[in-house]
Amino acid sequence: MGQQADRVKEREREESNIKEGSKKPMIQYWLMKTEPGEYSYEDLERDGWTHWDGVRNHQAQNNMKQMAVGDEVLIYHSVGPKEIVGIAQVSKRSYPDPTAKPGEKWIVVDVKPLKKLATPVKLAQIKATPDLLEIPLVKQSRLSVMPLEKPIFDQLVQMGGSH
DNA sequence: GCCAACGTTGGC
DNA sequence: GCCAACGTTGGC
Repeated sequence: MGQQADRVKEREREESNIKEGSKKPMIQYWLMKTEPGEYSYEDLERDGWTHWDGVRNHQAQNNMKQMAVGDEVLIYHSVGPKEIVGIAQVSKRSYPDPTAKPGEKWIVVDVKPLKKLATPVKLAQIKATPDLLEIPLVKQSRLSVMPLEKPIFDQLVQMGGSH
């Protein structure tokens, strides 16, 4: 199901890059969920970087495959207070997940912390904002890695008190 | 290749 | 904490 749709999306992105007339691909924007008990944004700040392992859903994996170095990623804590807590940046494009069992084809990307949000953006806040009701976090609540359009990303960052 | 059974996630 | 939704696995 997903592969053809992914190819279409990829082509659309390439075309939009050409339209922008930039040689470098545009920065893409994403959101990734984590359970803070497993790995929190604070852990990422402490470590300096990490490989984002353990993603075991094909749609989420496809999204990670499309990430490029420099892409910006909102980090969302999915248990405890459900909220976006910080911004990370992709520091290495996809490569095999070191935690995968032999024969499995899962991949990871590396991310590093960019900025902690001054005020975490709660899921309830997002759901109370009409502009944000269509984002995958709300519409496709089980997806753990998802793309965000730049205006949405910017709006969320602004809600978090960072610029 | 279909579908029942099962496991996991998230809404309420 | 229950259950619906979704995804995966395995039997046929």
